[in-house]
Amino acid sequence: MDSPEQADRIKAPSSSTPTSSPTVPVPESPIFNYISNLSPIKSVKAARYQRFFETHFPTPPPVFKTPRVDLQRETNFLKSDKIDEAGSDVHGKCGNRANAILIPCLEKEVQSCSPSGCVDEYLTDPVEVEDCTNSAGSHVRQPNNLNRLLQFSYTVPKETIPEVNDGNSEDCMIMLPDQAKSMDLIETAVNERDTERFDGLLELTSKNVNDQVESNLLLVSRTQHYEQYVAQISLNVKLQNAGDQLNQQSSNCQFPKSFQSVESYKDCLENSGSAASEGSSKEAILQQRGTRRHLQFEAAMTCKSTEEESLIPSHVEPRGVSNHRHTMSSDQAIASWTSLCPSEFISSTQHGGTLAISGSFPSGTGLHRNSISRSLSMGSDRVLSKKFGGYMSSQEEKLTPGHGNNLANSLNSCFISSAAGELHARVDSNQQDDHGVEEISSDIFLSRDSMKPPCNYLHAAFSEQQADPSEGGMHTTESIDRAEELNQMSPKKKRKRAVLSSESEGCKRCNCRRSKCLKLYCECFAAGVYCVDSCACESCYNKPEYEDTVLDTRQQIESRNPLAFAPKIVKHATDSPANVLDDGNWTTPASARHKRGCNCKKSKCLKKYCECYQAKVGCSDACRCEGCNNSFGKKAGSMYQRAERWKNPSHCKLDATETDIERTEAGTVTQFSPRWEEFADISNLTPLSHYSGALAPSVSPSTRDCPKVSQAQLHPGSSSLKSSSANHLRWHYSPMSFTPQLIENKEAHYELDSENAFTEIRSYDDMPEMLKNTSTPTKEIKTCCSPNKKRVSPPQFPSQELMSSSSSGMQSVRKFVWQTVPSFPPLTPYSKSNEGITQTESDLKRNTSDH
DNA sequence: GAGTTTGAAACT
DNA sequence: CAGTTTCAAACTC
Repeated sequence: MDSPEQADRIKAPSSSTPTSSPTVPVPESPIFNYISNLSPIKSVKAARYQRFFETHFPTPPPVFKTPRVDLQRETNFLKSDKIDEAGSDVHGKCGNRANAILIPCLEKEVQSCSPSGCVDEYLTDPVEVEDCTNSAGSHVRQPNNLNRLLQFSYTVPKETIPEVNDGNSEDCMIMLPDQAKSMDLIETAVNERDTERFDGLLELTSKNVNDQVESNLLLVSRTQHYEQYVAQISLNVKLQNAGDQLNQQSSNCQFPKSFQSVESYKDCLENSGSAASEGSSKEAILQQRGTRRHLQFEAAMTCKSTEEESLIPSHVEPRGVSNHRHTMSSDQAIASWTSLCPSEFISSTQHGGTLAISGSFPSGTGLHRNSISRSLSMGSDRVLSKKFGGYMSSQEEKLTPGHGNNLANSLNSCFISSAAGELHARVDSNQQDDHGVEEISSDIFLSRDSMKPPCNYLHAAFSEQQADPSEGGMHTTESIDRAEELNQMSPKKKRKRAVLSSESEGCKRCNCRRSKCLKLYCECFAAGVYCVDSCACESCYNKPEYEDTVLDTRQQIESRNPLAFAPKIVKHATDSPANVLDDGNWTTPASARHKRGCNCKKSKCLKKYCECYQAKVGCSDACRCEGCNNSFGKKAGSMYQRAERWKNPSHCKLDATETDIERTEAGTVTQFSPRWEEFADISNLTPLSHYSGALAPSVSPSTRDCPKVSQAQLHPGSSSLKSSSANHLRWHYSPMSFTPQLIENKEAHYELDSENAFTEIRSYDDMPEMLKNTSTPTKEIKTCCSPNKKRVSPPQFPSQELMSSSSSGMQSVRKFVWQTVPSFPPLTPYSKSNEGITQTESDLKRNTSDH
């Protein structure tokens, strides 16, 4: 049943271009945008504005902690910008200065980045951590404040003590004049190449910042603690990096955040300034987020783009080394996306057309997946076009030039998989040829079982490409014929065909009749893809020609539920590795869970009516099913009971023996650790994206043999990325894998240690109190993941009560940070990986002996 | 292939 | 927020 509103929407696109939708008055002035952002109510217009940059990359799922943060961030930025304006020439003066510093810096990075080093270096970009946290939500402003802190430190006269208050009294950040001074001194030291002085100042400054952070920690909520903590890490890493670079006698110091931020902002202004005067600054502001990160990737991209102009020139460039390098770089970006808490996905062009991809990939939310690959394959210049945010039709997809679009396809696969909750960034030397595509394609198939929708037509596209590599994904005569044939089919025939094809290919086509494929009922729409010819839908509006309708509807739905398009199946980064069968096939990770859980009443979770069962994951506490008999894992006891188990390790072990092993329908032994479950339940932060069956091929045999191998070894960003030939990528600790909120309690620590990526944590006691408890992020998740107050919120542990913001942990914060940061980003991944392995092995031993 | 059942999504 | 309706997939016959 169509509301008039919807009818309007549906009418609109048929006669409108994406930019001329009648439903869009679009007062896109910066002021309007600013005002809109100030309002807690998200206006449609504001949302529409998002489209260009974010509509398709907005709100991340649980991983992503807090949905709908981007606007907030924009707001923050605008606010800070406002203040900046008071200081007059921040962008001019500082931008220029930073320009001189930063660009050479990038050049330097480019020069220094080896094909291997590049990837590692940028994969572990600390900025990601920061951005990650930045995206964490309206109540999490500390990182922004830190940004401002640094910016102000640099730009604001030291006599002033600017107070940045976002309106939340808890959120105020008072700048220390000392910091401004320090920054100036540091800069001087840099200019004079006075390493010693620089180091000293650096230390001082960072200490100041630490103090600042600590003092602010007293003011802010627990959630903010965590964010600050991450920001602190980010800052520290930056400072370290800055120091390192100076020590390497680089005349181009990668300065701390202030430089990057200011420069980024300036870049944004410059980039967008030529385009349109009105709204350009707004866009610049929007871009700023991405730009900052993109600075990291950009270098990597530029690394190989000395030969190429755009990121995705694979259709131009023959296969070969350069292509390979290309792939590495771009996939590296993907890898970073995979490892980030995907809250944003910004793409922009910079520096000679080099496509710089920045931001993390949101695993689907807000992004119509088809669009990305197209955007990427269109080349840099087009990325910023309106179409960037557009869906991609199946036809267009199939027509994506190239065969050499391996990369694009690779990206596709990554994205699409990601959309499904899996993110497979495969960097393999094989990828330079079609073999790479096949691998990726197979990755998709691996993930298909649990996430059918996203494979949708992508599957078909890949199949076609695989079937006829010489055509390289171009429309073959056959496929055209087939499309025509499909078009001429009666709905009934189509329906039948859809059923058959879904049966034979494992991918679904929708059969919608009344929803016009503009509701979540539609699998295609829900999966973020356009309907394809093989769909049997009627009155379908989920097509490229109705882009506006689709996007509007999508936004509408997202406004109701920001996570509506998020992957339903999530899996925590610290979950156990996927289970492996004897024959080497990988099963659904035992810890993968349905994000919101099922609500089955009659099917006992034994039929595909059950979303959990359908996704081949066990039911969790999030489920409210009755008489659950899910063969992939029954709903466990109450969270409280399991929390009790946590508190009593002996019970935990007992329980583990009872519940760890469950038999799947296929007779597969599925490891079911209560620990995993708990984590998944506590914070479904990470969509399945992180590793999954798809990474199996890149997991070393030894790893496979160790079901309880450390998470560090199996980190998605790492294993999926690294190929057998890319040892240097072995271990990648993503910020997400590091999420400290997973530490539940002291008793559990060592087991966690053995199974999760916390081997870098020296000792539990070194952790700040706030990190020992999970409630902070849990709370955050609760807020953000359940905009509808539906069952998205993970249960909270009783221990949350203990979470009173204790200042006793402050010292630990710094201690922890300083100890941990160095190992956080594997600047020397190989050695780090060795370390990780060693540690993991020892943990494994300990764990084994414990058992 | 028609009809029924089921549970998610949407609506009130 | 709970109850109801709508919807499309899953299932049955």
